[in-house]
Amino acid sequence: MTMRLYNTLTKSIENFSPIAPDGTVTFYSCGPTVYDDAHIGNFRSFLNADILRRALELHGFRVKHVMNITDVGHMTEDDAADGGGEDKMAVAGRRIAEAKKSGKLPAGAEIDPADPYAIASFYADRFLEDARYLGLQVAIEERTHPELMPRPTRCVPQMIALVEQLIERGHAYVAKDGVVYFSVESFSAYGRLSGNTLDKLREGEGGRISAEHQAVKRHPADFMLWKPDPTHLMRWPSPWGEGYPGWHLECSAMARMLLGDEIDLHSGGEDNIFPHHECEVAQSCCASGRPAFARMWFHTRHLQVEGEKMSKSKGNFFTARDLFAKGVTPAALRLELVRTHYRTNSNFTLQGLRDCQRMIDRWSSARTSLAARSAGTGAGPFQRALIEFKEALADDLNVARAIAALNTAITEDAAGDPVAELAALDAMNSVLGVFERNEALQSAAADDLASKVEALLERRRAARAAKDWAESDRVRDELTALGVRIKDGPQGTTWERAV
RNA sequence: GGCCGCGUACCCAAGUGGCCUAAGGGAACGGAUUGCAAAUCCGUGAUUCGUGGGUUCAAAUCCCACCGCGGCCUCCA
Repeated sequence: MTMRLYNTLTKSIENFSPIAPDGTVTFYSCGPTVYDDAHIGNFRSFLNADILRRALELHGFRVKHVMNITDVGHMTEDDAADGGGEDKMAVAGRRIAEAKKSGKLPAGAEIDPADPYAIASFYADRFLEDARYLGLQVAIEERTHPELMPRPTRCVPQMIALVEQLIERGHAYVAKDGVVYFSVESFSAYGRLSGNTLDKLREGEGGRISAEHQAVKRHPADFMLWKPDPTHLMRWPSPWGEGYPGWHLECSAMARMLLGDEIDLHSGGEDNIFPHHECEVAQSCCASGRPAFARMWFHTRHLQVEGEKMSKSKGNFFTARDLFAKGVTPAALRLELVRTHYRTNSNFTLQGLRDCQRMIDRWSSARTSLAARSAGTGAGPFQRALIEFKEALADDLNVARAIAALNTAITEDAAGDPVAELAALDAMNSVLGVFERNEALQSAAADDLASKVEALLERRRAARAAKDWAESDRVRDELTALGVRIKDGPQGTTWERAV
């Protein structure tokens, strides 16, 4: 079955086939910046890349997936485009220093707010932790293959080499202010990915560039490759003076270093299309002399929350950890973030999270009864569903249709060879990745709640044994007030935190 | 100003020219079950696809206009 995917570069759905004759897929994903915890919008993009990778594996490809962790301190302000503004790492440092003062620093965070490397590694570790809970395969592999999640601060020599090559080939120049810029006019395909061709770009429309820097450039759209700056928090020696690399440069250098000059797939959020990915294409193609860098570009649209743009000021801003702390299972969050087609805006809701939890619980109990079944031969509902499931994923990663196929199998009567049926269900889960992470995370607060709940449940058991229904109901109300939902079953009472 | 995407039931969401009097999930409602609930199981839901035109034998699907929402135009998933 051929995988078909939408390619931002050609604005059309194309058949996917890897460059390598052995079928190994090279896949680069733009990962997080680590000045702060990743939010659920970030994770929608990362998890969609993960679903793509797992879907390719289900279709028999071997995938070499690389995702960077950007740990260089880039700039915050409007004129950041040209290296001004404030270093984000410095902002993060201040935030940590303030948290330290007010005693709000997360447990175990003994970090020096003045050390940008310590800040970056603090947030990188937290990212990896969240990502592994959510089943981001590349983060799981990173434990044994750290090179799959490269850090720009460790790849500066490769970036310098790339800049040197671009200068040599006439695609970059050192301006009067000493900054190395990429010359967009030297690359005729500039603008092909985003549609922002040079004649259509309106200088300064985004309101983020300064006249002072524009003056020294050959073309207003020229972008920075290396900025000499002896005062920057993180800086490295280079032929152009001590300074730091441009933001687009990192991905080009690391993709080349780990995957080669031409790769099969490249993913990111929709906001990466311009300028980040456009600039990557320019750098990579001009450095390699090849017409293409990534064959296919995969972009995930943004996530909204309860119908609105997610923002801290609206109070609808969530990180993965925020939700885990509320008792949300990683499985439910994962499913909620990937169930909507990656090319439409998704609407994250708490109700949606509950819907997902219910679906996962139904699938889990279907798996339990399937595992207990012994009789039957031939194809049953799950084996049939797997065919539709794979077809749906091959159709530009139609996860919603794939989920519907699984749901249909759940409601059909059990039939078929139980071993093959179980294998089919597990194959579907190899993409959805929910069974192995369907438990709320442990924490001191959760343990405390658990002991309280157990004590109340014991009291309720005693009351029910004595047929003291008033007392039993009173205890149940108390449990509800604690945010706990109980389930009475033949095996006794179980409970979970209501989300 | 330019480029790009979206608008389907109370909510989430698939479907992009005939198999659509529109998949799947949730909520709600009815039934089974329960001390009563919750959970679970069974059943019920749009003659209609933002609005108005048009093309076609045939439109949620194509075209035009309008309304609404979102992304980018050098921080951003």
